[in-house]
Amino acid sequence: MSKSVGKTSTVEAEASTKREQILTAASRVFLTQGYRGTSMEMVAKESGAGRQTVYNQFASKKALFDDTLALLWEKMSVDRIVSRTGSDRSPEEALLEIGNAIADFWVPENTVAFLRMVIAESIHFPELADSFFTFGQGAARRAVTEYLSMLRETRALEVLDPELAAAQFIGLVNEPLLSSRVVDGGKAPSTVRRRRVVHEAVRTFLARYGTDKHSASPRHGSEPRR
Amino acid sequence: MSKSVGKTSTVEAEASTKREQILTAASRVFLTQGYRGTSMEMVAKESGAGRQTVYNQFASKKALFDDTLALLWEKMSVDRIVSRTGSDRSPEEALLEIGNAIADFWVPENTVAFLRMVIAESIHFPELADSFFTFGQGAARRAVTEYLSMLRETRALEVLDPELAAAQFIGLVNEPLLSSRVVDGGKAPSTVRRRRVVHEAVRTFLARYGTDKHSASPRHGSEPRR
DNA sequence: AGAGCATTGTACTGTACAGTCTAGTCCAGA
DNA sequence: TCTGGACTAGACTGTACAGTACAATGCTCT
Repeated sequence: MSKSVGKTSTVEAEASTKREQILTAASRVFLTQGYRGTSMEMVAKESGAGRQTVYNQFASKKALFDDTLALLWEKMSVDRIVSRTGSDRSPEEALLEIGNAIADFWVPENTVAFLRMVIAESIHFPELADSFFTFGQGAARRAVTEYLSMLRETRALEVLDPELAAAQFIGLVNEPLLSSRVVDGGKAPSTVRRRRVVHEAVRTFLARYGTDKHSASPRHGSEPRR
Repeated sequence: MSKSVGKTSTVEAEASTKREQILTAASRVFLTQGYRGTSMEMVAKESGAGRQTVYNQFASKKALFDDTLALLWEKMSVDRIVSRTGSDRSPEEALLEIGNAIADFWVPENTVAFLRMVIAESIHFPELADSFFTFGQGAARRAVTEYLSMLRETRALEVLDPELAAAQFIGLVNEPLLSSRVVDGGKAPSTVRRRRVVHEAVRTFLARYGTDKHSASPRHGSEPRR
């Protein structure tokens, strides 16, 4: 509030604001314990602040939760996936890039924990699920759909139903990499593994939808270097 | 306990045992509200029984939860998916059957609610996630993997990595049908939609892994009848 | 040093809930 | 009609927690 160089301003380095300390602590606790499993006491302890300070910064538990989600959401940015769809490369290269963006998106443990939490709390906070679907999953799907539609019009691919094809492509990438991590607490796949899965996803996808037979080698050509 | 025709035995028809009444009520409440969101009071109300009776039948809330899960689990039976993998039909027909079994598995609202709940409670009850992964998702994946391995050995398909291919196939089916339902509360897809998605999944899969070019029609052949 | 403000710990209120206890009710079978 | 066992309702205990009130303790800037 203080207009000039507020009290806690060590040039805002390191520990940043108390508020942010609390927020990052809250994100840790909420992500591991869920909404109902988290008490204000726990957040206070985790952040090193007093419980009263937490209430000083956030009107209620729900308010803290909302702001925490906003912070997490901000850090994720689906944009990295969406932006890859504008490229002017060959379909194969572009799909590799999009696929890698999708695969990399889920690498940080927090991202998976976030998904888990969205699913868990979607019953009690439907708007959370809505926004996730609209801006997350849905956005990615729409971007891929649009990209495929474009490729259809330029006859670069033979896609009859771009929406379904987009879902297929995402499924080819996500199912091998993600599904076990959501339900079980599996470890994030290595870079090599991710690259390989994406490579295979693109190969399979193009085997079906490619016009010029991209799958250059009739048998099983270029494995990505192990 | 009573050796002969116990008291509540209207030939055990209709309302069945009090215990079962409570269990089915509990499954409704747990599935919609989650573990922490469910109180013994709610279960009692929902089942029409007194709270004390609930405690009479189940030692604790956790015990009730476990038994409820066992009941739900029993009703689901992944066997329907696994058993389809033994067929002696052509790969195309077999894959269609397996794919349809997977797609149909998720039709009942309860199945999706169950998955949602497993994800939600997996933090607090890791053994729940474990058993789900082992006997549910994992079992299906293993069955498909084995089937593909077999096809590889008989040279019916050109599958280098049956495990990855199995995950791909499941992803081709599940992502278009399931992912939006888990996070959002979307409605179950129609039979027509399911058949179509599975058909497309098989087409894509075989375009990549088929030996004789199954995708008989070079362009886009047999659409399933709309 | 002193004023002002954020921070903090502690205590308090109200609520929700698991789990127990008890007294009363209903029903079957003798 | 009597007896025994299950069912029910209500009161009660103990705990956990959201949210508030308040008094004490710093820190910063002047």
